[in-house]
Amino acid sequence: MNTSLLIQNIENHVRLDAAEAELLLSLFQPKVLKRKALLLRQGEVCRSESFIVKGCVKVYSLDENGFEHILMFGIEGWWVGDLFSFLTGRESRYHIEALEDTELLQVTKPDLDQLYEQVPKMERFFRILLQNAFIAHMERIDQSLSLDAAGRYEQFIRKYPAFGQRIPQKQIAAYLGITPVFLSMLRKKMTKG
Amino acid sequence: MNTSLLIQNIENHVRLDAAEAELLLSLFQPKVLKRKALLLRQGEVCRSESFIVKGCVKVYSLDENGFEHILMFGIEGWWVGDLFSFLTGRESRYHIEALEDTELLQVTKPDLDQLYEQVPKMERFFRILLQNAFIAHMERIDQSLSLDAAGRYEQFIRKYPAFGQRIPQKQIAAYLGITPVFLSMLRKKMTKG
DNA sequence: CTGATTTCTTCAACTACTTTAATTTTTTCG
DNA sequence: CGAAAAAATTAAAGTAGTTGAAGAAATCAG
Repeated sequence: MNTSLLIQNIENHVRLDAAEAELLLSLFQPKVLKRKALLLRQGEVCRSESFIVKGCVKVYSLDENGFEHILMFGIEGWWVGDLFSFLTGRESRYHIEALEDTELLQVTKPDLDQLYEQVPKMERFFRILLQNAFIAHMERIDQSLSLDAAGRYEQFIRKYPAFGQRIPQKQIAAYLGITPVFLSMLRKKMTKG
Repeated sequence: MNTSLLIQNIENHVRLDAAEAELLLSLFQPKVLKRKALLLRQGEVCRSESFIVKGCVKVYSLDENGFEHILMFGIEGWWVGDLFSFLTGRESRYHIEALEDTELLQVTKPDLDQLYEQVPKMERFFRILLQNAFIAHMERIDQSLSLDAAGRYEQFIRKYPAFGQRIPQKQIAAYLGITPVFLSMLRKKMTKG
């Protein structure tokens, strides 16, 4: 598995020497998921945080009518997991599923704690990760209050152009909080206008 | 100003001895806000995190049409601020305004950093605070995707019963993402049903 | 490659929510 | 307290988004 993407990703925020990088990689386990396989199930505890080396996943909840509501997508170079469940050890409310065949590098909580001990600057890295997730969620709440469906779709495409190509519209609709039918209508209007 | 509420709040998560409590209080500055006064303005950097001793505030954005979208409320015993701006030193996207005459205890970033040095377990406390905020936001996104306006209102009242009594309906509507007119209709239906 | 499955599109009828505007009720603050 | 301002209610007309159903297009798995 291509581990250099993980190192690169971390080095966007903190610098690692060769020994640190080696130790770090020794604490991450590769994992492969077939399309449609589950990485996490509602009610389980999320034992690892996963770095996506290749592929694509969705984090979602299921309501009582069986409808999916997508909280986030992840592709190469993103981190995925239920941070809440991972940090507190409590049951997750969410499912995580591969949308494509996916390769991950996973770190468990004990191994991450060991990493913090031996490479303290990694605390900084994960703090930044948490901050960024927090900010992204705050923006999303703001947008869900400020924008109509067309505006939210436009922002989504602008912010994540790669996703538009790659993720089925049905899933994008479940992220935006609208029906696939309505998204199809919006897209038609946009190409016309 | 009543500082014991702050100590109590912190002791819900970490235990402080007398000396630590004293040091801690020495780093917090009291601040009083008249109703309608601003604690933070969009475009400013959020220099302090504030603990609410008494009163009530709202955190909101203004869209291009001048409509308010409320991201959170805070009352006695809550922390308020723009954590993103506070942590990164970048401009805030939000306004914070007092809904009632309000008393705060504020800590600046340098003073908080000093506190971390001298009372390391305070890092734990603020990490828990960040985690809780993160979880709350995640749940809110999930609800905005899963529930209609009636469901969101019901959940809001269940989760924050105190707010229902205290905060004008207009503001609650701006939090739920609906118009005050529609909220009024929902309430009428609920008392009937 | 092929049949089976999933996804996308289109349409028409429907519902949740908004807008505007007028009236009443509550709150504010001098 | 009392005048003025802000908030809440009601009703009617309008719009954004849903639902269900059916066919076309794309994708998947053997």
